[in-house]
Amino acid sequence: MKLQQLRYIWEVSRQNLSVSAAAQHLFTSQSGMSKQILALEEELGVKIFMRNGKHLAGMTEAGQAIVAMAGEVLQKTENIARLAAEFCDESSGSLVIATTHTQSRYVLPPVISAFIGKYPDVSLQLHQGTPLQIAEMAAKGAADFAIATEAIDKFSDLLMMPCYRWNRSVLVPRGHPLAQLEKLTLADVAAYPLVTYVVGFTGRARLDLAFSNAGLSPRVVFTAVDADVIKTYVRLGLGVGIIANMAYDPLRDDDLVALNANALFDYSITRIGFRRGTLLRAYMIEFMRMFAGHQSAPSVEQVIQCHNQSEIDSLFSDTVLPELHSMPTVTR
Amino acid sequence: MKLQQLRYIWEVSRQNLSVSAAAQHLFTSQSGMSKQILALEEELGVKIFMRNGKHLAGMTEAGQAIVAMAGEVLQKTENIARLAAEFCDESSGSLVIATTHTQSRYVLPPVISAFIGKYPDVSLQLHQGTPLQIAEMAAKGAADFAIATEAIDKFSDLLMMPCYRWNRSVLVPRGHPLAQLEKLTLADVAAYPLVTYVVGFTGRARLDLAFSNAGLSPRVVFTAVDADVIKTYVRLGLGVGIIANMAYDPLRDDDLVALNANALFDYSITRIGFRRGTLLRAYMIEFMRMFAGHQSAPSVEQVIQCHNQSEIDSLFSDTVLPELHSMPTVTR
DNA sequence: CGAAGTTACGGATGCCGTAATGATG
DNA sequence: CATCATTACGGCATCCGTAACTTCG
Repeated sequence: MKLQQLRYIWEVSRQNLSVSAAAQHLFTSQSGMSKQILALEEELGVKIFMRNGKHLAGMTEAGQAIVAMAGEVLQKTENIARLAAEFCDESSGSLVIATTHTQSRYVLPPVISAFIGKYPDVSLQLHQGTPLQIAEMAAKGAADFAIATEAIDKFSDLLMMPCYRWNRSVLVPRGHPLAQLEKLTLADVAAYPLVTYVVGFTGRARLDLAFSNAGLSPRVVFTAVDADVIKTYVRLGLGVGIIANMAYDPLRDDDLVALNANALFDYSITRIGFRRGTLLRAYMIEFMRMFAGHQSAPSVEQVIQCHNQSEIDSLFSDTVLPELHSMPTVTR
Repeated sequence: MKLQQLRYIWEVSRQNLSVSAAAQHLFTSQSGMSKQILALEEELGVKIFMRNGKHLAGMTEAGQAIVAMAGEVLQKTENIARLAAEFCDESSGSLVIATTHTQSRYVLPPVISAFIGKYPDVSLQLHQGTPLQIAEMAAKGAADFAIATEAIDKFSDLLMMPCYRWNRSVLVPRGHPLAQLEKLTLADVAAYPLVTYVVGFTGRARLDLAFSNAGLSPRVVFTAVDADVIKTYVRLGLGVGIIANMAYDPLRDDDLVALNANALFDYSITRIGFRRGTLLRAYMIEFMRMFAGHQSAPSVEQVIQCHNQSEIDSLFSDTVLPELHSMPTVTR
């Protein structure tokens, strides 16, 4: 049994049972992979893949179990490499963060700015995608961290630490009737066409829930993944915007009025997730600490010692997460 | 990074940092190992072993962490092989049990008899040793199970399931004054020279404790690891024997009288332990079930899903373990 | 001087990749 | 007929093991 063989079957199972695709991803030949896979099956005495003539048609029961364990082995070898890198030079390495537009545009800038100030030798990559893509990247090891508000709990391979809570603002052009109201209600808002986030993004689920609980079904005329786009359409008068508080920039958006809507919607919680079982390098832990920002709450050290999500959840059961209001400004 | 390299550093660290010894155990050459270890250190960019000129003089901090993780990797590859074997032929394989004389002579025979009746194709090995050796064998993967009453909790790598409790008999020749007493006390026993187990064996600790708690310090004239030997010396009149209840065979030992001493000593608990993280094959689980014999108690399935000892302990906190009395007889 | 680890070098195994083959939809 | 996995085969890297070397106790 060789590590490459495990890598091969792991990648094949990831690529929907395509040896060709797997070979491309691993920069090798189909032939070589095929041979090694056969050799492994021979050594173990068990077929891992079911074959229809010369096409892979599925995985045997044994194969599923073997591939799952192969994944763990590969993860641990990865951990060994990280461990070595950590002892070799603890301040250099790479950090891959997968996140949504909202985070990278409105929340991460000051964090990242501080991080690269502290770790100038860590090369930083920021990947954007849908919450589902993000979670998958982290779960598969393509990213070190997933940061998102939604859908991040779809992958049981991920451990997630709650970081902060936030709520929404109703965004209207100056002089809009809603801006004159003393107290905003859901019904007031629902009377106008809405412009907000795409389903599955940035707490959209909570937003829909609030309206439906109130028996309202507002007309959503436009959705985007991205508060900047939403603002643009609010400026065009297309409708009333509902965006995350931290996406409102008092300086740049002074032509718009942000009406605090904390009373109308439940808070959403943004979490940072990492793959269960991966070894986190020191600078990664420091990044979590910088991003979380809740000093008084359970420490990051406590979190990374947890082995399943419920332990983390119970750690935070009594914690009131810090709230993110308007857009933070970049320091230094 | 290759699995063999991990195997090499793992074995070297096991063999007290001797490459030569490790090479012998792995049936290869020192030269080859040395080279591979150097290559691994080169690849990882970290020295694993500290060297004094040309002698290995210790492990670096990084090395300790790396070797520990290498052990986990190797264990998981072992699990893959087991998994495959399980799907290939679930009723054949091997089962290595490390245990003490008391277990193999007085407790295991009926269990093993039943086991080989059910799994004739499983090759069975029984290793005997001191409780410490036993625990180490299981912890290092040289044995699948450790069965013992003492010292088995010295290794944190082992998970132990309590199986049964037992107590002691005072063994005297027919006609001995102690046999005439209506009610036996510790003081009565302590008045005679004692013949019993060696320290560290078969609940000897509890035995000493009972006497010292009573303020007694009996004269132990002879100790053995082995109730058969103890009986022999009792027959010689060397002293009064104290042995485990199940070591008394009413048929063969009818020249001796076993005085039940359950009231004098605390119960000891015999446990079966296996290495944390190892995959147990179906017949191994069945063996545990057969050995444990407590049907009503937490199931073996529950136990093997536990990841640390405290979980197991809390599973059994309310359980009254079955008691082993006199020597069981082999059926069929 | 003996024991132990590292370096040198020859041999063989094994892995990889191109090309050909067989099978599938 | 196009795609894909498997087989055939040649080249090359790697790994192993014997032997010489070096260093430490």
